[in-house]
Amino acid sequence: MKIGQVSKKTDLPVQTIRYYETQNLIKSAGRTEGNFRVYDSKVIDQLEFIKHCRHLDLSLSDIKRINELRDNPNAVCEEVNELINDQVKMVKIKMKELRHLKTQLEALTDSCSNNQKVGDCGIIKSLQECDC
Amino acid sequence: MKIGQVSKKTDLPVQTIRYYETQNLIKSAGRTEGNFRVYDSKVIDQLEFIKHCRHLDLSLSDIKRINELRDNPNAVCEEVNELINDQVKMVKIKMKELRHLKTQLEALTDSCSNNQKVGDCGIIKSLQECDC
DNA sequence: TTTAATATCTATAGCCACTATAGAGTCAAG
DNA sequence: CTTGACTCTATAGTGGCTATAGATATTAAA
Repeated sequence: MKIGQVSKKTDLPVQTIRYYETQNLIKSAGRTEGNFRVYDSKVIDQLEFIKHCRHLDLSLSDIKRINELRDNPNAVCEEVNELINDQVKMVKIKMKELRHLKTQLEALTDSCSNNQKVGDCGIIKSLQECDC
Repeated sequence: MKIGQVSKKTDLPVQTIRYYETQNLIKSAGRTEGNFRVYDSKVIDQLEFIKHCRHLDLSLSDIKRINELRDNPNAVCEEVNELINDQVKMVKIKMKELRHLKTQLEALTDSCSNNQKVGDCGIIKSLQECDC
């Protein structure tokens, strides 16, 4: 199987698959005479795994670490658990930030009374004042 | 006033101030004989304005646009309002994504029953299955 | 006055996870 | 035998900084 076919099956851009190779997340089975990458079907599962992890916003280095642990089934599960918990923490922090952001932005839009002229715009006035 | 003093007053790294200059968000009033940037006090307000906007996660190009409109007080307010509304929309989308993420990640941690061994780890098993 | 410390300068590279481009080579169908 | 689709490598760009190296400038202490 060549890279284009892998791309179609996984719905990942060809470039991305090559990029994952440079990051040592996957390996091709070898090359053709013409230097084209050849893959066996195993890579589809690997890429789907990566996709799933990326969907959870795990970093490529986290994914790499999880892969290393997967290859070593006697390893202790704790590290994977910590990794996911850290991710949950990060997501919670980001959500909190966004909630704050939303509040501030909505206050801004409320301060625009459609005055038409920028010189009278409540938004710009508000941006000039500091409420941090 | 030299850049170090501006940095202290605004609590922005010197590098960042220079970076904002390369992006045409601010200008120095000129240079000393020794080629050091010189600023007048106006720049403090400008940087505080930028800080405030960045705090709202507005992009530097958005900030630049707002500045252009500010310099032209007869411009129509609508564009600023749209810009902020778009930002609110983006924030809402991101929040939605994060809520989804959080749900999935928390389901994952629940599936780790502290089995100790990676080979039995519910998290890794779950990551292998696709529930998209 | 010398010297040492501090501040500033430019230019460049790194971060992350891709994405896009250029230019060259490979391969299959008509 | 040519056309077009595919693949290859290498490189640059994205955003908003941050960090570094190496040079120059200024200030304070000895």
